[in-house]
Amino acid sequence: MNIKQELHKAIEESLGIEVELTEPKVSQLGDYSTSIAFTLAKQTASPPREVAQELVSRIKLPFEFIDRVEVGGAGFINFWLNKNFIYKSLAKILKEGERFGSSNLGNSKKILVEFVSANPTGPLVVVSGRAAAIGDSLVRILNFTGYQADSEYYIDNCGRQIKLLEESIKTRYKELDGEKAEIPEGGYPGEYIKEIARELKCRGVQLNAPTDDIREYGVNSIVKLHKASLEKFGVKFDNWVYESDIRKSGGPQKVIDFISKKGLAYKKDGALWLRMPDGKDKVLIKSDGEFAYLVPDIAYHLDKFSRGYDLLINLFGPDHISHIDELKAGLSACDAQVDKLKVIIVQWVTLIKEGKKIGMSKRKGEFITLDEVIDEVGKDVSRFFFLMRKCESHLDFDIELAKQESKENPVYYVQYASARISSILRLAREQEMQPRMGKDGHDEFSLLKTQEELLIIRKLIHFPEIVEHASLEFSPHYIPFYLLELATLFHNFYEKHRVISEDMPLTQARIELVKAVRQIIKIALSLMGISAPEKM
RNA sequence: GGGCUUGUAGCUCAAUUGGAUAGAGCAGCGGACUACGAAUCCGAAGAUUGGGGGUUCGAAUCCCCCCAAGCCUACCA
Repeated sequence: MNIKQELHKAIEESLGIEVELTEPKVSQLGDYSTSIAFTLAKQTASPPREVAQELVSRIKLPFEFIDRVEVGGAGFINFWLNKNFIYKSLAKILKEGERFGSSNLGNSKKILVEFVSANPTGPLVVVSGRAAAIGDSLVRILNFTGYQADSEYYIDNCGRQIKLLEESIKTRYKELDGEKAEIPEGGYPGEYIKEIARELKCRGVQLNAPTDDIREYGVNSIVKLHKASLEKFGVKFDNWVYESDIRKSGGPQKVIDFISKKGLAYKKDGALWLRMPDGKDKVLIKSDGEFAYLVPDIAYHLDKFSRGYDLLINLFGPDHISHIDELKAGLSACDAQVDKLKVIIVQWVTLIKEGKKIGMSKRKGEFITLDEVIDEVGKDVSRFFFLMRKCESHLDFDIELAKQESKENPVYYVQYASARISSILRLAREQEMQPRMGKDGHDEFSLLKTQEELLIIRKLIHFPEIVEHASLEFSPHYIPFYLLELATLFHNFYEKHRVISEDMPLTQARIELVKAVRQIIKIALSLMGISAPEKM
């Protein structure tokens, strides 16, 4: 249990009502705050400030960590952490090391996060990078907060776009043989297809080879590209699932049987339809006898559930928004627990080059790949950039600006703080100023009494709550914002005070303080999949 | 036409889910390196939260009506 939770419990126990606890925006207003008095004031029709005063007199505080309670503003109740407790916390933070901020919030619940899942028809583009950064960070955060989270990538290697891929490859192959050929309508003209055709030819695969051979080779080549890009981006997937395997398992047919038996499907125009709650019925089996995309997808999600996950999280692009309802309707027709499927929409990335928005069409061969972004702006910068935005906001990515700003980039601001601390610690080692703290250490920490130092420690104490919040909301973006605030406090402190000075006890206390800062920067960055360099 | 999402400082984005004076970073302006890294710091400026109404102690956040952008609206996946 973290401090916020303990305080929360103490307040609720002494008042016997539910209260919400928040962290005020300004640190002058205390460490925690509640607006419960307003709600009660309304019920009893009395002035909020009076209600707040009355509540304050009734709250039995855990005095080991709360120092001061005051009524502020129109009726807010503000709590301040006890100084002695602040020092004790610093010792605790140092002691917990890399585990600080982790928790058992998830209670070992199993979560599967599926993301990217790009069609194997071309290289990963920028949007996939955004999804990859968010999904990967989410998995890290969930695992850090006591869930058992796995990442999964679904490879859609069946269907029309794979036929088009095959035909596109064949076209390029024919060109190699000096024949004239044209990329089919809706096919893929990109350079990478030529490469695949060349490899096939080198391997002696003939054009009249079994169609599956060419398809499989094409898909595998592109999946290999995806894996390489993701690895370069620091993203690792636990599972790679192929649609063809889902089909082979017979899942889709079972879905059809089940839905038909329940009477939720009907035949019309030679096709089999699923009844939708809104009347906009969807095709399950096309009139040519093939499954529509929806069916194997339902089977795939049933497969996920069958693997024992308590929650499925899907990161979808906005082009899949309408698919959510179909999928959920299909799953509930199969008696699956739809409420255990959470879909997060990761909005588009609009690329801007030379002040103009550019399209992201794979068909026109006009797109910027994830690899290009990583090469041009770097892995850490682009990850930080993607993670700073909440998923549902449309993101403008100006590639020139990203390059230009890279020296002044927020990620460097944070990494610089960590490098600066490493540098200080290096110097301290050279001067042999190793800290010799007492058992608990907090006696010496009481030397840290400037405003800057206290603000830092208070910020550190809040870290577990930030992580928890990010975890509960499935929103990694709280982490980079916290980091920026922490780095600001550190740089601020650094400009005003010296860590290494003539005053040995103070020096030692401050060394421990900056160590704690570096440690938390490192943890937070690792939750984002970003490095914390000792030198830059 | 209908549905989903978005609209916050010149630009790119936050705002602990209905709370206090709406916060950062870039860009621009004015300052600070003769002690631990100036990739830094300090200061000033920049907002009618797209517009209008409503709900209430209290709204960027909830409801209604407009305006604008993106996506969906397939027997494609």
